[in-house]
Amino acid sequence: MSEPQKLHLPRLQVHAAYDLVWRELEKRIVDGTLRAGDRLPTEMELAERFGVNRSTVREGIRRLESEGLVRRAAGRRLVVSLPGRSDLAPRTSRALMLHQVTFRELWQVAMVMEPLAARLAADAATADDLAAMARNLEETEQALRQGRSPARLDTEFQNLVAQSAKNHALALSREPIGLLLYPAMEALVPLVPQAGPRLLVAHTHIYRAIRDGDGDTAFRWMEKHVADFRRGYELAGLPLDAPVRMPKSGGASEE
Amino acid sequence: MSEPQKLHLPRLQVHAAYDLVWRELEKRIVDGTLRAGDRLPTEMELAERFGVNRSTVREGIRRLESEGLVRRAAGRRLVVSLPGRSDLAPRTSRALMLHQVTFRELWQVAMVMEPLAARLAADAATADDLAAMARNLEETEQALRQGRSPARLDTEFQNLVAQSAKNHALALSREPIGLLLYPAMEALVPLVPQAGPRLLVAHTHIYRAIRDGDGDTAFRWMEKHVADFRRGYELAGLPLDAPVRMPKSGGASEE
DNA sequence: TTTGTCGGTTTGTCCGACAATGAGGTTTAG
DNA sequence: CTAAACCTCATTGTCGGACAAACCGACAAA
Repeated sequence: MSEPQKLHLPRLQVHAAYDLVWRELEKRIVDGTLRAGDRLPTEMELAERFGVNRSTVREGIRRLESEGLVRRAAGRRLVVSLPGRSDLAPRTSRALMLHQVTFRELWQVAMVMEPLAARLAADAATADDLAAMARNLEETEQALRQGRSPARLDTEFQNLVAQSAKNHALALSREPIGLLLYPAMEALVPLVPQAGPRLLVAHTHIYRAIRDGDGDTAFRWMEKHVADFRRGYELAGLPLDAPVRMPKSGGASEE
Repeated sequence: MSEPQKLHLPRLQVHAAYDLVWRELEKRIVDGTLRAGDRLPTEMELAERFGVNRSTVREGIRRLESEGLVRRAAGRRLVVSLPGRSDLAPRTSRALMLHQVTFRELWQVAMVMEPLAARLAADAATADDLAAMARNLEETEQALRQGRSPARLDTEFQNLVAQSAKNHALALSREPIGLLLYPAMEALVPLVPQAGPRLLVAHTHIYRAIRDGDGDTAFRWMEKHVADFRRGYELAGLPLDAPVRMPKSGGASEE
């Protein structure tokens, strides 16, 4: 008697009503039926339309909120929204942290992304972008003169470069990494005295290359800068392969 | 009488009780008090502990669900979980699509990320990784011989390389982009007959370089491969700067 | 060992009530 | 005429309670 053939059945997916509400609304938002800025129909309208209780609708809506597909602008009425970096980047950072991502892992990715950002910025930066970078340079110089940490300004400069690159995919991919690298910069700067002046030099070259539309130079200087960052981390005796910690809130976040 | 000084007060952030439930539970999960795999306390327990109604607890829990911080393993009881790629990557893809990301934007980032993945894979790939890649090569060869599209296999190969890189940050950053590039490959392959054989050649070289621990060669071949992808796209007369569309579900997703 | 049954617990859904909040319209005062 | 004050009503937030459905674990029977 041979063994009976194993019958592999997928687990039955029975969806709660609140999940069905969520999915239906999600679909309407994604397919454009409900557009960004539109008010979501009222809970009672949705309850009637879906043939469920208002509580069930509310539960479905709560799921949409966490996805950034609805949000409150002013007042209490929810409006449809498009999830963006502010929804996704902190979540991604947090997921990386929970999975114990290391400085080395983050740095490896930054080492290819930041130079790309610099190169793209050389082609795409607007006058406003350049002005913001110039301002950041001034502030960095001032912070250094006054013996203050340039860590926040460094992160801000990187963010400004990335914004100037005008590439959605890049912006979304790099921001979580930037968020997680900020505490590293903060930790390193007091331990490595030459870090501050070196970063100002690098920023200045990067800024000038971007201003002049010189993508190659911007790329090269950004590469040097990110490589320096790692060297500084090592010089500071900080652990490349230990899990990074989450930035304290308000630290490096944009917006 | 001079005008009274304008008093700029930030808008008061009054959080609904369900938001407070959500935040508190989120905090407990992030700080490790509630650990992955643990059952979430029952709704009634939480209601008692937080001093709110059970409905309010449920609404807070719904927010956690969308974040992947709780999920259902088997049965109805929720367990604590760590959000991973399967939570974040489709969301990120979708956000990019909603923001009308273009092939060019995606390709620019892939052009730096995929070669990085290949280089890292050359150091980090396990025997299982290599076996999976080898299997994919065989299947690709077969698909080409039978006149079938290798698009899915191409995406799978890229995914295998990225997994072999053993870098959390890279995995999370690149997957959304891979998801969105899959329809491009699918569209291109029937229009450019040499695309199939060329990708098999590239994959073979990449695979061998990774197997032999030759990071530079892996990097270079992956660069060529991704550059080829764009050339193919252009040859096919597909629009670099039009927004990409979402892959049909089941297409390119892992897991 | 496997299947069936039972009891208890938990989750899902519904209903209804009331308070708080915000938006829009109207009235009043300068 | 305009801005501020006031009012009304609709909507959201929260609560309590009820009941059905689903699940789990324990135990007995085959």
